[in-house]
Amino acid sequence: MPRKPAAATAALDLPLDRIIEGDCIAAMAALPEASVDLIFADPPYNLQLKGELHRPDNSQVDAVDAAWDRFASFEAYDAFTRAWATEARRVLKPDGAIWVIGAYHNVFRVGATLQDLGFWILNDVVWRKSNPMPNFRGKRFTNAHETLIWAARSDAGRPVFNYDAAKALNEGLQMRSDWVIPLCTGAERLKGADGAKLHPTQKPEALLHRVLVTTTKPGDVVLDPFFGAGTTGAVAKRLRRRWIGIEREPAYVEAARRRIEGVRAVSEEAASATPSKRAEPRVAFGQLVERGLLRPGEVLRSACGRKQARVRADGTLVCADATGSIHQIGAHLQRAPSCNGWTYWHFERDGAVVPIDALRSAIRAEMQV
Amino acid sequence: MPRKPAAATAALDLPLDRIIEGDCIAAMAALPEASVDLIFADPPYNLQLKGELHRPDNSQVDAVDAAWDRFASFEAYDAFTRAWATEARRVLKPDGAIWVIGAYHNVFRVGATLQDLGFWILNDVVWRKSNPMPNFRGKRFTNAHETLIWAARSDAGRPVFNYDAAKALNEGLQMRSDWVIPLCTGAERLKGADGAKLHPTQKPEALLHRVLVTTTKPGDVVLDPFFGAGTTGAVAKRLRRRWIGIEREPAYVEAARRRIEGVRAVSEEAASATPSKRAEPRVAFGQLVERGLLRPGEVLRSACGRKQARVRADGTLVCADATGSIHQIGAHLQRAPSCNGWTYWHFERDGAVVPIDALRSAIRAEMQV
DNA sequence: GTGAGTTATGAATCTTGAA
DNA sequence: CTTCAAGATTCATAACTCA
Repeated sequence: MPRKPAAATAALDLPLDRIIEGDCIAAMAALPEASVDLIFADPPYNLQLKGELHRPDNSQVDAVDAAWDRFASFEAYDAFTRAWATEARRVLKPDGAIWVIGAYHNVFRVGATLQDLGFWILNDVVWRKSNPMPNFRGKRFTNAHETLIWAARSDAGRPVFNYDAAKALNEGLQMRSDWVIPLCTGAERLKGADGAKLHPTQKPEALLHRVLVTTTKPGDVVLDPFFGAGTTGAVAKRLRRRWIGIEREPAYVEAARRRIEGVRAVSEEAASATPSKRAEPRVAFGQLVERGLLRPGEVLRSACGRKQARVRADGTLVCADATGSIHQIGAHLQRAPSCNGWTYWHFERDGAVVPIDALRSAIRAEMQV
Repeated sequence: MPRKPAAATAALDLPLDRIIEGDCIAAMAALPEASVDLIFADPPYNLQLKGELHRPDNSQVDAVDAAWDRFASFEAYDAFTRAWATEARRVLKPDGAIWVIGAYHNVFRVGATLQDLGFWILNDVVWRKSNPMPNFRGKRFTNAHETLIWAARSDAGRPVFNYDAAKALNEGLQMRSDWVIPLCTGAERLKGADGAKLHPTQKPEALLHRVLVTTTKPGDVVLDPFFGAGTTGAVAKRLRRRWIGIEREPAYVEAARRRIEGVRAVSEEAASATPSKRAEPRVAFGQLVERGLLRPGEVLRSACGRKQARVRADGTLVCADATGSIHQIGAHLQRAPSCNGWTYWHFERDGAVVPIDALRSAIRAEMQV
């Protein structure tokens, strides 16, 4: 891993767990390259609203009309996107990744720009709002979702994905690309002195929770170049990730700072993701033989019992016409391109047929102690 | 409606309810401009698959590897998209609309191109697959959705949207932008002579059903430039829409033709949309007075009873400080920008409080006879 | 305190026809 | 073209009022 030292040095210069007040492009340009693990970006959507909208009860909809959401043209918006995404890519570590959230107004342009810059899209994830605002005039479908793009810095990168944690969050089923999460309302929604919402587009913490639990590790550096009300920082602190926020509006900076001060981090144990199987210590099949858990010469069988091979002292298997690893021989006998030998092969003890993976688990349990 | 005659003339030249075998760009170029009501496009996704993928049981995933899905670069894909979408826009009527379906590999580029060409996005709709293929490698979230873009030919267009039909399809609630529909499997999936699926990306009829019921009227012309297995034609025929398919592969053309021959159209009544309130004949408030359903001088009240006004012989209302239509006086008394007087005002008969809209309904019922 | 009823509100590209 | 006016249109949730 030739990158470790560089990253470690860079980390010294990082303004961790702080909000940088200023323009995100300039602020990112001042950060060292290859220093950040994950970026979460919630850029302006460029909504292009015309006129006012009233509900059927004649109350007025409080729309997004901030200056920061207005762009002169698609070209201007694209140029802005290219500029910030280029800097974002520069500060990402090689195995880093980015999340960008958007709606149909902007997300297609953002996605295409990310691809053009060399980002490699891993998933688009749909945030399905359980309580969206209806379409009051009945002219379209209720706009009930927003889209997140999850992309690696490049197609060569290997970004963090806590598969088992994601599965656990989804009650034991693989997590899908559509997430049902309510809007940010009630006590979670930051209010100004006048009691009105402080920020027009504050994101729910549940969304960031899912992003950070599934695609970062504790201690990872998470950068949010459009920090706004600071949801990314609040959730990162709670989950024991390091964070950097960039925000232009002093009012948002101040509110986010106070908000994050009030957040307490969970315990280290709670912050650690469900351990991934891949991250568990490797065990060589030969260790089972070395430790006497399997005898050289012992016969292993497939689950159905139709295929068999014999264990050799060096931890290889031998069958009628080949010799090799548990994986190779399993694949060979099935005429399959590959095979997980740990789950394919079984042995017999006291009349019961047991997968050899049970022995690997036993060794790992010992290693934990 | 100055466009009617032109469209009617053009329709004479249209190859309706037929499949054109050939390249979609050339074929669309041969169609008259402003002649089509709706386009449904399922272009190649440019999947960029590398190598083979196997399930945990070692069976091979039958991936999309057709030549028509391969492009040399994003630039080549964009040029292709621009070419077909430009022709598509030309053949659309001014109030026409387009649906395009895609996945994260291509949909961002397609959406941005549509916007660049002047299409006006109305919604992005998420097709949530109830039975997606899992992610076998456990490296990403299960890719459980595809995205459809619904766009008007321009921001000045007024595309068909059968709001009430959509609401009815969704059990009386506004239809949202996320649709749960299963993959096309089982008997619906066309099979080749070898029993294998005929087309790698055949779309479910339920998807087209929803698209056509909500955004076309019976008799509308629906064009599908990437006809494939002909789902658009099959559903259009069933729902009594006219259709045009364009497809390059002779095998698909032949299969789609046979498939559509076997489809029977539903009855005219079944094909008609839930009637919209906007489409009902206009009734002037004055007619209620003329017919003696309300007496000049009679008092009307708001539902809560707090506001009131008096009916005049000419069909206007008068309150303490203003005179005007039922809508104007309702808005005035509420200090609201507008008001639907038909539902706001109530009168009393035999002790019951009745909205004046009940009288309008009675008149409309008479007009039917 | 409790429950029923009322009001407020959320990233919104949100009308149509006649004159 | 523009202007004017008719009139069609909302779901989930939280907070508040009041009996």
